[in-house]
Formats: sequence, structure tokens, C-alpha cells
Amino acid sequence: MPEKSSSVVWFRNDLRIDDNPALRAAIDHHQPVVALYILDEDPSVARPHGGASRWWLHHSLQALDERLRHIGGRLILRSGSSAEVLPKVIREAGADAVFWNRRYGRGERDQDAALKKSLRDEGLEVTSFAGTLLYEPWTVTKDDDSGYAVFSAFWRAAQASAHPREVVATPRSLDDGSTGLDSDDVASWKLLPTEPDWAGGLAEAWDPGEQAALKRLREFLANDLADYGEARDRPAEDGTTRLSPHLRFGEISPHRIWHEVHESKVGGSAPERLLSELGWREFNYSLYYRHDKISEANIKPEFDDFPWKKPDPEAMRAWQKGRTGLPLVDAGMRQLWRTGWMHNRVRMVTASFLIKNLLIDWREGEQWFWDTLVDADPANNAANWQWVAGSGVDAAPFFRVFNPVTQSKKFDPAGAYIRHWVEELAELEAPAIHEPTDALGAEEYPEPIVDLKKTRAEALDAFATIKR
DNA sequence: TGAAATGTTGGGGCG
DNA sequence: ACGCCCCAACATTTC
Repeated sequence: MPEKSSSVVWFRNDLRIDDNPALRAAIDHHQPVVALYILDEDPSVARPHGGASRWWLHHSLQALDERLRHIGGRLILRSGSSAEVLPKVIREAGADAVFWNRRYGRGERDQDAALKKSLRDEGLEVTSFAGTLLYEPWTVTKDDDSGYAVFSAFWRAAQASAHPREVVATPRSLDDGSTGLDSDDVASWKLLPTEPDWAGGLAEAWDPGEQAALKRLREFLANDLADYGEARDRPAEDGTTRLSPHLRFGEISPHRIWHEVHESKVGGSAPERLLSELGWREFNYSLYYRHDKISEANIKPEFDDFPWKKPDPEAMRAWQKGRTGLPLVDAGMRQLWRTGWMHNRVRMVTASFLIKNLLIDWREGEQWFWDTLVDADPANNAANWQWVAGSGVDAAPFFRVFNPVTQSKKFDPAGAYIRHWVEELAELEAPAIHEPTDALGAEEYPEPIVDLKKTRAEALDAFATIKR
């Protein structure tokens, strides 16, 4: 072992140098430092990234490398099984310590635990940190150690349990320990689409990386937080934080957001409202922690008998491409396809439409979102789909069926969101645009592919068959 | 973080 | 002034 031994910081879902406890600990106590990211596509460890997420990951890794170079380091890229690659890099670097921020899926925890044990057995120092969640899922429990099944009780208990830790300072410099280590070229990972290259809209809409994330947070706090409570529901406005993909890849930490919201001068209920959205993220992770198969298995087992419609590729394709004839649904699905993101309210409407008007299994919708969302998150995406389906924990009751026309009149009254995303309807004015069926000028726009009233009734009948 | 059906109330038009 | 009807507005129930 070399005289001056180094440490490895294993980056996973924490692609930032700000408020990164693992990186901070390595720099403070164990220089020189090797920064490592491993592309491990073994599905038994973690769900492989979908297409839009791969695009984001490519740029996020480049951004992290830049940030590390800025402070004197660089990011080493390797691919393969983490269980083999991590020990290999440790040997090559002659490191005797490893630092990482924790992951929460079953396969991830198993892998991390096994690595921690085997590396410690070899005499290495291995330390893990809370970098991704405000509250570790095993710390927010009821008296019998089980997890909470109701969001409000969960969030109350979490907030009462402790304040989230302080943010740790952005390192100004590091002593790079990667000399002589090979790194893959990120381009060789082929994370970007080739043909067709559908990423143009993503590049227009997004700027991956922690600097853009911090900038957006500051802008939001200065300009948008005050009106968040109302504006967040109107998809035509930029009333939401749009931090979701940055959070997904850990380009910003929830701790950073939590503390800056608390320090903001904005009064009223908006700050609390925003924090409760972070709370839903924590809640979803606590469900994921206890239900590893959350994207595959109904949490409520009675939904296993739900009479979903036989596979209907035509309806599925109409939904995916935004050709359902329901303007708000189509606007949302096109925003998703073009930008890799959809406004939260419209996610609820489009999901409700797929599940309850088309009677298509929520898992098909969840998979589509997984492939097309830049913020596709193993906990949030699945838990939110189960929320809409009614099969989840503290989910919306199944009979809560969104009417896409009513929702559109209520939350996009002027039709600005629809007009922006559905070109065929761009000439239509407000009342007509919500139900353009016989409106003049709605060229080439499809008739609704289903009768809302009829399919709603059918969904309720279907649900009645699985009720005790 | 729902919508539709059903029930209730009260004001206004009208004979 | 009264009864009757209509209907909007709101409340409650149901899915």
C-alpha cells in the first residue's frame, strides 16, 4: 500500500459537490480523493435508467466532472458490476477508505451492505452518509416500528423527530488522487439518443447540473415562492420549482432546499406547502424502502384482481402521443414527450385518464413515464402512479376520477397551456378549446377516443368487482 | 390533490 | 299578499 493512502468517494444519486457529506468527509479527513461514478445496469440492483433519464445522466456526469475539475479533481467513470468495479478501483488507487451517500432500494442496500462488509474485512474504512433524504426511512416509524401509512401522520412525525442536518459547505479544493487511473469517456456509454435524436426539446428545456439547480432554487425563492400555493396548480404558469430532475440525480439536496426555504422571508402558508412536497418525496421513499416492488406490485393486494382491459395498443399509443382528443391530456403528454417533464397537476389528470377512462393497468403508464421523464424516480414515479390508481398507501380513493375537461376549465381557464402544446388547437379561444369537438378551426384534431361519462361509469363498475 | 347526483334554500317572475 | 314554479347557489351524499 502506498505511503500516502487515498480515499474513494463513490457517487451514485448525489451528483453534486455542494452539501455532499460523503465528499466533504473524504476531503476533510482522507485526502487525496478519487471521485468515482459506476454505470451499473444490473436490474437486480437498481432499475436501469429510462431514455430521458439517460440523457440527463450524460449531462449531469459532465457537469459533475466540471465542478470537480474546478476544485482540482476529476470524475472517474467506469462501467460494470459495482461489486467488482468498486474494489478494483480501490486497489488501483491504493485507497484505504471509501465514502458514499446512502441508497434506499432493496437491491441497492443489499449491495452496499455486502460491499461495506467485504471492504471492512479487508481493513478499509467505509463510511456512509445521509445525503439524499431529510429523514432516513428507518427513523420515521410508529411505536411498533412499522412505517406510516398516512402521509400527514408521517410528515408530522418526521418533522417532530428532528431537524434535518445542516448543509455541509461546498469544498473549495481537493487533492486529486486519480493520477494514473483510467476513466471511460462518457460518450462511449451511449446515454444520448442517436436515431431518432429526440433530445432536442430536452436540451431546450433543461440545463442539467448543480449550478443550474442552485440558480433555479434561488430564482424560485425570490420570485415564485410567495404565490406557490395557487400558482403551482396552473400548468400554464411556471409556478412550480421544476427542481425535480435536479433532485432525482442529487444535483441539489433536499437539505439545501429545506434550509433556504426556512431562511426565506416569504410569509403565509406557501413555504410550508413547498416543504410538504418535499415531505411527499420522503413519504414515497419510506414506502419504497418497505415495498421494493413498488413499481410492479399493487401495495393493496385486492388490486391484483382488478379487471384491466385487454391490451389495447391503439389506445395506449393515442395516450402516449397525445392524440386522445382530450385537450388537457394531449397537452400534457406532448409536453412530456417534448421536454421530458410534465406539470404535476397534469400528471394526475393524464394518469387518471389512462387508468380510469382507458382502464389500462397503471403499470403501463408508470413504465412510459419511467422512459420519458427526466425526473423518473424509482420511489416517486411508482408511488404517485399507485396514488392515482388507488392501489397505494394513503392513495386517492379509486372513485376519485378526474374529468379532463373540468380540470382543464378549472386550472387552465384561458387555455394557454393547451394552446402552447397542441398546435392544432392554437387558434381556438377559451371556452371552445376545452371541448373542441365541433369547434371551427380544430383541424385534424381527433374526436375524444372515449366517452368520459360512459367510461367513468365502467371504471366504477370494474372497481366494484374487487371490493369486498 | 374529484365529480356527479341528489337535496335544500331562497330570490324573483308571474298569475 | 299569496302560491307556484323555476333555477341558481350551496350543501350533502354517493361513487
